[in-house]
Amino acid sequence: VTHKPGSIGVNAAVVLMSIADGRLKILLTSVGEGLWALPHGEPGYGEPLQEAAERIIRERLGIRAEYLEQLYTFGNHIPRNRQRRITVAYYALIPAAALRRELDGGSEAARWFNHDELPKLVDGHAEVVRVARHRLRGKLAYTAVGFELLPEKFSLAELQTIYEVILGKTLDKRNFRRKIRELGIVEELGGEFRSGPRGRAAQLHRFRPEVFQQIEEGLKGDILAF
Amino acid sequence: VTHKPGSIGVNAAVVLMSIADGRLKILLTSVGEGLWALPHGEPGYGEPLQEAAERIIRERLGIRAEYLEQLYTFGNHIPRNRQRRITVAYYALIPAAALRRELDGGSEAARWFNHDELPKLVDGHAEVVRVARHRLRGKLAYTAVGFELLPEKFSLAELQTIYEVILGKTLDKRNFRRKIRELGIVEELGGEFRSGPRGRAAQLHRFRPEVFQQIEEGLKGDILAF
DNA sequence: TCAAAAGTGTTCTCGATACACCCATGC
DNA sequence: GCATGGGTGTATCGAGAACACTTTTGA
Repeated sequence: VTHKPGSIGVNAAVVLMSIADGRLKILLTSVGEGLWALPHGEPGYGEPLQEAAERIIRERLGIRAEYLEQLYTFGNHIPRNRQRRITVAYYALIPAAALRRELDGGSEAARWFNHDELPKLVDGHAEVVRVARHRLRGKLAYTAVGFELLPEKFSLAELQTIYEVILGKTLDKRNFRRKIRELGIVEELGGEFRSGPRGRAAQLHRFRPEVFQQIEEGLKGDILAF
Repeated sequence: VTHKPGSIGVNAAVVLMSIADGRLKILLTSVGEGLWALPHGEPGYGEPLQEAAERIIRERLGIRAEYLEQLYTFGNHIPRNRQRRITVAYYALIPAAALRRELDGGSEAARWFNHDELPKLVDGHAEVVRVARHRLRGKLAYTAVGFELLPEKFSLAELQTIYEVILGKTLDKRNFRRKIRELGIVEELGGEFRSGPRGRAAQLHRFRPEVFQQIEEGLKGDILAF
């Protein structure tokens, strides 16, 4: 059998995720009629896929995502108009601070939704979100993705919230802190504190990528499993 | 800025992996001049990507791969001829038994290579193989991929070899067997043994997908970590 | 009878879990 | 002074790692 080669329309879509107010948030753009979609677009001529994803993020948020990774390529559905098209999906993690700024919507409106309160999405995008969420949870135990959702300086309580939201369960404060401390992947910023509206001021910390790398290279598997 | 949408050439490539003689094997096709490539091809018009991958496997081996999964989409290199092209890579696991048969080479020659003795590969394919190997190792601990490399009936020693080859280290026989036994994901085939050329005959076993699924649904993480 | 592979339990150590109170701060 | 969130230590349990000999089989 021979097969007609034929070119195919390629589309890049990005699942932008953040955690704020103890909830997992996902950015969607309105496509009218109460229907929403993941930020997406066509790669320009000669533009590498990953750069197209970066551009889509920049166009929406005006910032660069620190963490951007390919998720999956969806190519098994044939849309109504009979044209072939595949979607290469990426996911990116955005610190909550960046989410406070004004959204640079361009012509279309964009909004952050709680991941468990998503509106109706265009065909296939709900699946993409599901896969992204699953991947995020999976990566939490053996990579440092959790830190990508935090600003450079953070409290241990904030870090713990990240883990709790992604894992969907509460963790014991003392056990959590002991493990983080013993791993040594976090460093106290001597004298730097953040005081919220209430309660005692929190010691600020910094992530230590060097230490994390060392541990990771020991191929220990799921350090950071809770 | 506006970007010209433009269609893109899409290519499917498959990393076919197997374990035999205590070595990890990878199938390559000759493209002449001492240069080799992963089995690959264009999806036909309207053919879903995964089906294209299945077809490529069928054309090479004359069999259907039990385990086939998407690996990654490579779209960041622009080949010499300046034409845009992306490669959607899949990986598949093949039991050693299937590898004993004659290879159905078609017009091009195909050969199984030891993964640590690969010949020169066409641009980008070495990277694909690296990613596939990494993914296989990662999946070993929290899925049942190991069993995809075995025939339906197997000895515990054979199963252990699969784990040792993928992990690249030797395991303690007693610890390995205890863990497998306690998980209950394997069943003795009463009275069925396989006797090799030397030594005591081995009790044959069968994988129990039902039990594995139950354990997996408990979201325990890395059951099967060694 | 010998070489080769299959099979079998116990001990120790370390990491995961469970659990409750005092401290600093803003109002 | 009180409500709110930050910070701390110990005891128990279970899973992982280390470790050596007996049994069966074919030649």
